[in-house]
Amino acid sequence: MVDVKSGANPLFLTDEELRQGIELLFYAYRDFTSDPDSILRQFGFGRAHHRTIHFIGRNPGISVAELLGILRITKQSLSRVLSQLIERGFVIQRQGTRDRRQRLLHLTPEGIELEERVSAPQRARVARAYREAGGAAVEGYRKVLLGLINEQDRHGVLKSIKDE
Amino acid sequence: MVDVKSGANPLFLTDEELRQGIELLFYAYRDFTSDPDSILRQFGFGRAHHRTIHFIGRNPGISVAELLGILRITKQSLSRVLSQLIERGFVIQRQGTRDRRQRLLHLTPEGIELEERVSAPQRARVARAYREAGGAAVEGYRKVLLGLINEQDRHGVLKSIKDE
DNA sequence: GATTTTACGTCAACCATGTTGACATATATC
DNA sequence: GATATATGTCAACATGGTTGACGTAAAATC
Repeated sequence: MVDVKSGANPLFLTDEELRQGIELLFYAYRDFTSDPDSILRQFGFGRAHHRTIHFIGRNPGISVAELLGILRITKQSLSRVLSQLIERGFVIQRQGTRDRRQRLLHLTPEGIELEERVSAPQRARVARAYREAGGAAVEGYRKVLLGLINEQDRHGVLKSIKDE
Repeated sequence: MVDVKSGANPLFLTDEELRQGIELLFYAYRDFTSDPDSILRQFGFGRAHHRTIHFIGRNPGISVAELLGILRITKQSLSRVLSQLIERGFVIQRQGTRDRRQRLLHLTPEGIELEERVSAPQRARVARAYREAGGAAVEGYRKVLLGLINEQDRHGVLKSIKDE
């Protein structure tokens, strides 16, 4: 069905190998997303809240539109979790100075602390896997995952703090 | 916050690197899971149906309990999609011979065809990423993802057809 | 052989998180 | 001044998860 011997690299890819690559991603994502669940529940939050504070924390001052673009959800869906996070003091909005229609999002000190607590087991999982696999493997991990991402989004993943 | 210079491998892991590793997984999963959506919609199915036929296809004769263990969902949740897949002729159940309480799951020829159609863009995405990254990177990708998976599940990911 | 456990199914209520569509407001841009 | 953009909100609905209760058939145990 899938016959990929062509391409720049003479890599022989069987259907079995491709499906295994798919499954690895499924299992890793399954386990790594479940890590923060117990902590989130203590706050009455879910995974959507986690994703939101993660990306606000990584991109302080991100606009609502940019955040929607990363999460690939609608504003109505984001609104639910974002308004809760704002109401409970984990996120603040500041009116944009260059464009005052924008609501630029920031974590409060409490938001930063929450994000750190919630992501701690995830970071520990990644750290362990990285250490066990070694530097060369980590490089390959990054390279392949980056190649799996839609091309137009790749550059955005690599730069972390942006002021655009 | 995270200071990991210890361990067997002298890998210097910054918080930034760990968070980037987390984001790579998020983005890759986001894009790769969206590939089959348009085809699934033509059948009135969703991602849950896809996961179900994927794992039945990869493990012909899998029991309901085993499938639940892989998907990490409840039988009530599986029941919804599984009964639809059975009713519409993509999956069949056979009573177990060794244990006649079991319902062993198989894809029908139609189910196999559906799974192939639905997974085609995903396999193409993985094949392209693998080819572009090269064999050494693919090895690292596998190694790190395997390390991210809960230890007790790792061996199950590697063996594909099981007769247990 | 009777009892208990296991594998599976089903009903019902509910929850988290996504969607579409319509409409409102403030601000920027033409 | 007219139009476009960034954001917010209301409402209805879809998908796919949960818990809890209960039923049946078959296996396992006493």
